[in-house]
Amino acid sequence: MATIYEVAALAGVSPATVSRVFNGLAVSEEKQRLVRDAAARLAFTPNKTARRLRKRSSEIIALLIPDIENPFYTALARGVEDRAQESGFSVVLCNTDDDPGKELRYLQIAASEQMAGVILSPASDEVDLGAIVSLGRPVVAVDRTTPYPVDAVKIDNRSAGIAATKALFDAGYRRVACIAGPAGIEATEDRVHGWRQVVASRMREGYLRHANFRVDGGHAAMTHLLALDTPPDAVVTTNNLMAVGALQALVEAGISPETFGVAAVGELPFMALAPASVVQVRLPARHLGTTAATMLLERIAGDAQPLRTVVLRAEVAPPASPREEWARKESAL
Amino acid sequence: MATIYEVAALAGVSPATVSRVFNGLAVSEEKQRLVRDAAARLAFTPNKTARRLRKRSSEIIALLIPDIENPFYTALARGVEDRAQESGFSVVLCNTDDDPGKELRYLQIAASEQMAGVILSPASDEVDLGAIVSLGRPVVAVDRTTPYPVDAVKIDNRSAGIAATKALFDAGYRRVACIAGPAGIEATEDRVHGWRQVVASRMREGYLRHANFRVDGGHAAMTHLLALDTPPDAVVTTNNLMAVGALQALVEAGISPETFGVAAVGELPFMALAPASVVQVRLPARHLGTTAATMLLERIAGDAQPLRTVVLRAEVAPPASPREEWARKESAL
DNA sequence: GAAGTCTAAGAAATCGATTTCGTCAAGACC
DNA sequence: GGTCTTGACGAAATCGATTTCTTAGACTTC
Repeated sequence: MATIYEVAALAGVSPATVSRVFNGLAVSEEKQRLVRDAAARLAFTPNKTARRLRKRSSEIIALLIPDIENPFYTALARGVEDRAQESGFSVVLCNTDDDPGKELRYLQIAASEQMAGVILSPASDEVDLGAIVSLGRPVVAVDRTTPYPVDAVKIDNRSAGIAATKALFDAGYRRVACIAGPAGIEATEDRVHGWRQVVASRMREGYLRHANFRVDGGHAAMTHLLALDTPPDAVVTTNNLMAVGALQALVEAGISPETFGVAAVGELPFMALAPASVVQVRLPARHLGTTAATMLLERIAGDAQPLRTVVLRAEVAPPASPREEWARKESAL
Repeated sequence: MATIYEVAALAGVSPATVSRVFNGLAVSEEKQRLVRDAAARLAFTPNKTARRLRKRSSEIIALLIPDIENPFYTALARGVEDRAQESGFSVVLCNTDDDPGKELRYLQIAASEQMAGVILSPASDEVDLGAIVSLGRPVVAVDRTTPYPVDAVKIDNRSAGIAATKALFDAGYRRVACIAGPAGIEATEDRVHGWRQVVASRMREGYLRHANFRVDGGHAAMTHLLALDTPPDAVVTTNNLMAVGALQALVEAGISPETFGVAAVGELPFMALAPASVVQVRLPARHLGTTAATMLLERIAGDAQPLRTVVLRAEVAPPASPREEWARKESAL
């Protein structure tokens, strides 16, 4: 790896001039040519570490998500990445596993690596963003919120919960249960509120279950619900993976998803394989990512407007036939 | 962010001593205490950028994968991350989209960010690893291989292809087609060889289709196959997502997956939703990741043994009932 | 033509760690 | 007691860019 000094020596100019050429500062045509020739001959690439040490910032943004194996978050990551690429930024994907310890460790790394900013979906309300924020690094919360004063992009979760539940009532189901994520996460609580609002007086004791956001959690919760004296005849899950688990449990219990209503807030992964009767409330995952990235990049560029919270509306989708489903996905590419 | 100098001043020692304390070098008990107290009081965190500039290397490894939305690769990423964490390394996930341009860009970033090493699944045989390799950075190829002299972890692809095809023959299907990934990628070619070997003389012209590794590719290929004068009665796909696409096409054509044989090299994502009759050859994705990470970390630590290629055997799985399927996943956690 | 204004470009400081080199004192050895 | 090790630790160099100063010309302006 050639350095700026070697280039300078070969070009017969000072290192400062080489730096200026590569940063687009005023340098005469003549010397620019000399420098570029020398750089090309030496296959010079500026050392980003040195640059970062001096500038005290890099062109890297950290993205902290709770579960890299959940398609919702990979789609979100996609969105962030696309937007970042456009501006010449790289994205470092960090998987927190919803573990506050891992989350904290990644936040420290982001700080000590002088990353330009952070986009995160907090593992809990207790995230300590103090260090990052006081360092002046911009932070954007996505999908979930935090008590810290940072920009946020979220989904209209209550409406999403209402929409999912209503769809089941409209289809004639009456004993509609709810499988929610862990208590204490605002996004899932809001969806539960939506469910509760629709279900209201009709709600039966014990029809609400908390699970762990993953397939096994949805499976266990559904199994419990089916074992009740008066089991529900339909269920709403507050995320995509728990719906998969619930469907598994139904299949195992010999219950056809056509007779038992299932609605999910979120899009079932690889939908083509799912029973067409499942109600899905589509969440704009990718869009969430691009929006968050756009906001973060604006802050990085120095935008100082007051804090913003953008709320994206979920699109209520009727059960689609695979054919339509496929066509929709195609056009989205 | 406090610096080593401020800590030194507060502790009444030289910056060198502070550095020594944090790197476990010989320092008297007395001064160690002074330094640690001062550091704690200032909430000192060493600046990794400065450290990296001096040491000319970091504790970060780059992982380049072709498709972050494919569960096979996220599972692989998981494996890499788990192993890296254990050794105090962080993983930067880079999504190449099978685009040589993006891949090259990420490789350059890895070099200029002085990352400790690279694990990649090359987008094509034309990857230019020259720069990284000549820099002395270790590289491990995973899932796919490259002509460069680097360590590799791959799957016994031909056997996997054979197993998938055989299972269909054993189930009584005779006109077994194959949907393969893009030509020129060794992993998929090998699986096709496996298919060809079993199918042999029985093979019909036109039963081999190349597609793009994604759901839409599998869908298009399957649609073409069904439109043939003598359509096949079963199909092998060389990856997981193309199988999903193929199943979509079957459903659309009104063909039940029970009557038309489907086998996939790879595990169908969120299997519980897939028809139980689909044959899957399980690929040890996560294991691939941990193995690659282990090899890379050994190289980073200075291991200079001759190049190694580890071949992992795929496990042939009979169509499983959802119940068994679920039990298996549970126990794997 | 003298004073004032720009501009290009080199010298040198700077970012914050690590590491080499020396120094000094304590203990080992003959 | 004098020489040799050995070990702790400070001074200063180093990593490779960016960013002040500075300075020397070129160009205005009255």
